[in-house]
Amino acid sequence: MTPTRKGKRRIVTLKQVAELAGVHASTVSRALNPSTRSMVMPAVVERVVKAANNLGYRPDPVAASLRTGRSALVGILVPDIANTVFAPILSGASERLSAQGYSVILADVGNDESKQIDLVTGLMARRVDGLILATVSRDDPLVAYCVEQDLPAVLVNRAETQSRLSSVVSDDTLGMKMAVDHLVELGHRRIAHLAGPARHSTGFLRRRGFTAAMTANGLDADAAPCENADAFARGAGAAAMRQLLDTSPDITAVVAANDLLALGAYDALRERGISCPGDISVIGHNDMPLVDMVEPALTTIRISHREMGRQSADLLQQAIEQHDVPVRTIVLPPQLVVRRSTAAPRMRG
Amino acid sequence: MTPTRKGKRRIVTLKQVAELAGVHASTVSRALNPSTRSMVMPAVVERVVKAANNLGYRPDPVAASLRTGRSALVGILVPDIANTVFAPILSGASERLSAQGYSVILADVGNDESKQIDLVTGLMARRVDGLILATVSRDDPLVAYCVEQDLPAVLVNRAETQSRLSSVVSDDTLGMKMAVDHLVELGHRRIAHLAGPARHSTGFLRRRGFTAAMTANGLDADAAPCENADAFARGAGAAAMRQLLDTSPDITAVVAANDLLALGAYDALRERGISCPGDISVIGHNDMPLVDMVEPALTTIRISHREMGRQSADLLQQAIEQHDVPVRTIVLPPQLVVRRSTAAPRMRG
DNA sequence: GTGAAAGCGCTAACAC
DNA sequence: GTGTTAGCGCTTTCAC
Repeated sequence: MTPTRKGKRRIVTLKQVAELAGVHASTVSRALNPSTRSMVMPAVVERVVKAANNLGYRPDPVAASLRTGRSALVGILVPDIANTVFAPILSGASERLSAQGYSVILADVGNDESKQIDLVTGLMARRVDGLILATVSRDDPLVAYCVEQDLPAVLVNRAETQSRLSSVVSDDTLGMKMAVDHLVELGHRRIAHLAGPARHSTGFLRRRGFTAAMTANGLDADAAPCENADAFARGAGAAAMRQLLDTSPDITAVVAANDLLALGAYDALRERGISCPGDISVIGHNDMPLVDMVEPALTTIRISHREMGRQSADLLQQAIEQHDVPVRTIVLPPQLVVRRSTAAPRMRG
Repeated sequence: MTPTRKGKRRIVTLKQVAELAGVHASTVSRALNPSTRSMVMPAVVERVVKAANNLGYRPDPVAASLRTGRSALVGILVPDIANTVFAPILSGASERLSAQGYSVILADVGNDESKQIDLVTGLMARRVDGLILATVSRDDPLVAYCVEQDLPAVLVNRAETQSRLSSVVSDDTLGMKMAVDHLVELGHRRIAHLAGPARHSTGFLRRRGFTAAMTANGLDADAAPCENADAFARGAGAAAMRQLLDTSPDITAVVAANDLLALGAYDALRERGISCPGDISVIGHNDMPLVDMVEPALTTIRISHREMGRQSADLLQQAIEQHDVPVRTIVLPPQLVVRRSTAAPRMRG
């Protein structure tokens, strides 16, 4: 009959508190809920609170959730927790969310993009109040799904082409401009781009930012060598860099779409005995942990992922609590961090 | 009256499926639940399943949870998601857990150890079926609390002194032996230890393992210099290493209790113009991402954190599903990874 | 301002 | 093997 698995866990219900306080259960509910507390006389509130404390009453969120349809639960979808870019985002978001009274259901999506919608359906069944999506591609059916289902959701780190949901991203255009400007100031002219996957906004926008920055510096962007990596991964970066070296051996600098790609480029350079920054300068993007310790210490564009996480949590809270908040895109400014992987180009005979 | 926030989300209930299938709701419940399906005639099951599919029925986990006391939810407590050690643990655990049908509630505890019990109380209110704890200290009140509350829980990465809960850890003793043996083989005799916080099993056990390994190699363990870092962090490692260099300038090698500490040691060495491995060899522990790229590439003891995560999920599943599983400790074997930070000691005048 | 009553969607005795 | 019934613990109309 009793569904509790173990004898030890006693559950104190509203009704018991009500009895002790000498009021009806519904009054207890009102007295204990901050947003309805004003309906109850202060003296009664006090009596109820005291009774609740005496009994060690803990409201049952499951029962409340069944009744209200809300859950104080937020789902966060990440493509890969082990990726050092997403961990700080998650950390920032969960910090802020728990301060706001939400718990986090974490879903590590992996590469199973097809399963994402099912996953979200499952989260909706659990009555999550909203979603933070760090997984979306530039044109992701998941976004349409959330909009359609009227499920509050915000994007973080990546954005989609149509802005149907609020998002928090870094200013990729500005970041690339900082990177290219830095190299041009050092004297570079033959600058290549190691691009990331174009299906993600980060890959796409950084590539476009690279082109724009080259043009702005009076360089022929169309002629600039560019190689696409299939993934934001070290191996993919190495492969793309090898291609680049085969095709355009005369480059003096390369702007990578992220740090992992840059590190892959290091691998390719090392294989061929090409020195960095002596022969070729390399610049990354993200400033992930430890890139200051690699050899040579990586010059890169710093993004505050943790802050992105925090802001996405704030945005989501608004989307949940107010009904019609307009879509907003928060663009965080990146920062150039100069280390040892960039230097003036070597004079050529 | 209706508690659903938005008009769009239609909820299909058991009752509706029952009507369409021409049976009672409880029959639908039985037919759809694998573990009670056998009570229902195959023909009826089929009819019910078809009706459910037609209607797009999704069982409501919240309602089920209220009734059963279970939730298919597992809480994972980590001290710091952004720490590259815990991300793969989380990744491995969540991978396995979601395959088993559980969702993960992630709690980033931070340093608020005092808040842990409250946090767990909150998770219990949400009816989590069990907990994976990556946070515990060697003598953690949280363990007693879980045992007392009869809440299934397993420890991962760290263990407690009394083994009241199952755990998955790396063989720290063996790991330290591998480290010391490696250095001794290279010819080192004056080996120091950069110890981690003794309140965590990793710090404590690795220190003890260091001592044991020194003794096993015929070296005077008591005389071996040892400095405690307050935290497993790069800054703390640097500070401890400076101490070590002040106190015992004649050491030729240092065994760090983890990679972050070893990297901190690099910082201290660099400050003083001491070369690694030329003057002093350094060995880490964990083999976290990118330590192969630092300069010099770090020799370390590899631990498969992802595998630890997976196994902890398996252990937890057993603890949840069977009532009286004995406490088990799974000890994973580490692996020596030799890179460039260790070398034969320089000859001394 | 407070009590009464209904019911969120499901499962598990208990009948038959 | 299936229907009936009774809640799980809470919130929120609706009365007064």
